[in-house]
Amino acid sequence: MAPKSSTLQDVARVAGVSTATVSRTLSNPNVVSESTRTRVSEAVKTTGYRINRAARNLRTQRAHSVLVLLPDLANPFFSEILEGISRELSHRGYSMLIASTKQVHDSGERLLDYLDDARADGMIILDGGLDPDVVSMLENARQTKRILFACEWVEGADFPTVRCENRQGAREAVNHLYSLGHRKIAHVTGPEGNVLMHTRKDAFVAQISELGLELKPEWIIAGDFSISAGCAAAQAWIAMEDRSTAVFCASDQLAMAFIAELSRHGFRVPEDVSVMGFDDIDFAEQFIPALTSIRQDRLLIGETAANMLMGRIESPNTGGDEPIAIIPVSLVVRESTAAPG
Amino acid sequence: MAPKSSTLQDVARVAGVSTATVSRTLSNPNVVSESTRTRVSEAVKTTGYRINRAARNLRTQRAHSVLVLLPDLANPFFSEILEGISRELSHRGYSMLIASTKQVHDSGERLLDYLDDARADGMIILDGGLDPDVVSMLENARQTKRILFACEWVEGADFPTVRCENRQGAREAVNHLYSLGHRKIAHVTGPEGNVLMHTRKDAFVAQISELGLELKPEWIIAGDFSISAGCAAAQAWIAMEDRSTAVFCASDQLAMAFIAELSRHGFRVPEDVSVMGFDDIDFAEQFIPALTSIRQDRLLIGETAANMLMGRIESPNTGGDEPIAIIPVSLVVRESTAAPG
DNA sequence: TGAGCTTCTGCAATCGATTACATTAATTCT
DNA sequence: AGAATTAATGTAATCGATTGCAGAAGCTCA
Repeated sequence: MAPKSSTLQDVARVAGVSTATVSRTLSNPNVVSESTRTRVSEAVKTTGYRINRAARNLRTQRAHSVLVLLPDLANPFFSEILEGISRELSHRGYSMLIASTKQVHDSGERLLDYLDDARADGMIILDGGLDPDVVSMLENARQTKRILFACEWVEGADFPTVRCENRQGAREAVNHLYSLGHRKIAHVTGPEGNVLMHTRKDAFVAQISELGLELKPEWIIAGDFSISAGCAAAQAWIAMEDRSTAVFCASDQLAMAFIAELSRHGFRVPEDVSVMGFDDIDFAEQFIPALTSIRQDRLLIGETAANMLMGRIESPNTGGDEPIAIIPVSLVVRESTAAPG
Repeated sequence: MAPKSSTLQDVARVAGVSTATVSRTLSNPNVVSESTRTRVSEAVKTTGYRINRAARNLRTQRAHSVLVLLPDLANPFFSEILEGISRELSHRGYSMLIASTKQVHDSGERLLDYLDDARADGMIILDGGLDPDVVSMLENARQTKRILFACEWVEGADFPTVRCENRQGAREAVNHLYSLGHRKIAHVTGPEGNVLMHTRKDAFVAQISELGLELKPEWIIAGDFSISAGCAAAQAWIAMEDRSTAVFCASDQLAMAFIAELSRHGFRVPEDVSVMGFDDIDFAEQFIPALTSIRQDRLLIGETAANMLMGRIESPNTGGDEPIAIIPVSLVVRESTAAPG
């Protein structure tokens, strides 16, 4: 059978020192003498020693891992954020645990258990649509300092947050369409109750009015981030009395589904109507027509979130920490928008 | 500050029993008497006890978590597999760690450390393109039993594997195109050296010849699973002396990029050429034209992999375990394929 | 009645690393 | 030279749950 892997004791024996010295050599090399340092290093090599994290975690009361909580694992929007988080975490020797809110809820698992049972040192939540009950549990938890929201957030609750410039993005979208010559601009919103939906919609409305444009009520189409909502929105657009010449969708997925449905009904984008999205997911570039969108740097969002959380975990008392990071967005112009016909 | 969370000791004190009894009540309730069982349960409730996993992990020599290794976190193909894995793991009280091979390699982290340092009980690898050095390290590891490949695998190395019926899928693709009336069928392959690429290509060639069809060398277009490869393949197709009337691409992403590039050059799908993919990713349905594809049940792949691994972790000596699971595929016909013009 | 079982519970060692405190050796200072 | 300081290492307690072993209590049966 497999020989047990070696422990600090083994290394200590081989090097002829105490376990304390070995431990120190590993975690704080400059407090031991040059000679023991090399002796220990050699012993580590010959024994093939690997630290036992369970033991370390128990002793140090740290899990050296972070939980990332998604609304839905199967949604590609999040993967790049994960990449960013993971990159930053692994730099610092942390691992990344993943769970989806849906699942956690279904299995009756308590979210806080991750923190309470020493499985994770902190959590990054990518879901602003958490149950209010859950949110208030989080707020009252002992570990509030170690919870952070990214991308989405919960209005009213004050957790530190990393988010992109949603307002700015929506305004740029409107400006882009305006500068192409559009004066009748519609908006397909995200899901009711979602913070991003509200932020983007409000900014959209504000910018429309700032430009002095008309905004018919039917030009605000209620949707959500799903594919089917995009199809429904397209039908709503088709049924309009007075159709807008441009449509700003609250997400790329929505925009693509919107365009797809339109095309099934014989409309062409951008000839018949300009359509743009939000997010700039990988696929936007590949879509036909290539999608004009507002780009979120998802890698950066992930990295920033991880960074911020680690800071709070590793030095919990550094007070003046800015609890909000805002990541800039940028307009990416492609083929789905053009001057009105 | 935060009151420390309570421990077994606290529960024991409140219930008036020893820690041993509490522990037993929790893990093996039927060995303790009814009366103490209820007493302990109450004490658990009043103290708000949560088990400390670090302590349990140390004592039991289990991490109660599994590492999933991806080639690339930002690739949406994998998300649904993750969902499947995660679902199965959380049922059993395990957590899911995620890392990408790229990252692990970049950061000089040893892959086996996850197993050696008691961070994970096993790993599911979704990347068949691992460095041969790494693979042989894995083969010689103490923990070989706890490593499993899913989707992709490494030719020659014998790790347990979960994969889909790649050969069958490729044959069905050819048959589908054949039954539509196509006689000149091309194939855009995956990346050189990739097992999926070879398996699918070989099956494609075999089925073509079984049907007695001609296969010009230029009809095998070397690609990889990237978007740019799809574009390049489209240019190759356009440049062909004798163009095929149908193209079977080794992945959906490839097929979509292929179609996109074609459309930029004025070709229409399926009017000018039928195109199909492999995988049936979420977006295939939404693409224009909606993509005909070979569907892999990625959720099932994930669940199966997790199940198999857990079995091997929890009862390492159950010998006769079938070390390969094959997940069926199915043809999904949509709009991107039609009878030749 | 008391030997032999069963059932339930407690004692205490254990997993492997960290770290406060004590100890020893070496160096500096007056 | 002897006191005081510094540097390097060792001793042993500790983190919190699990579990082999043993003891106590209750039962059965001859």
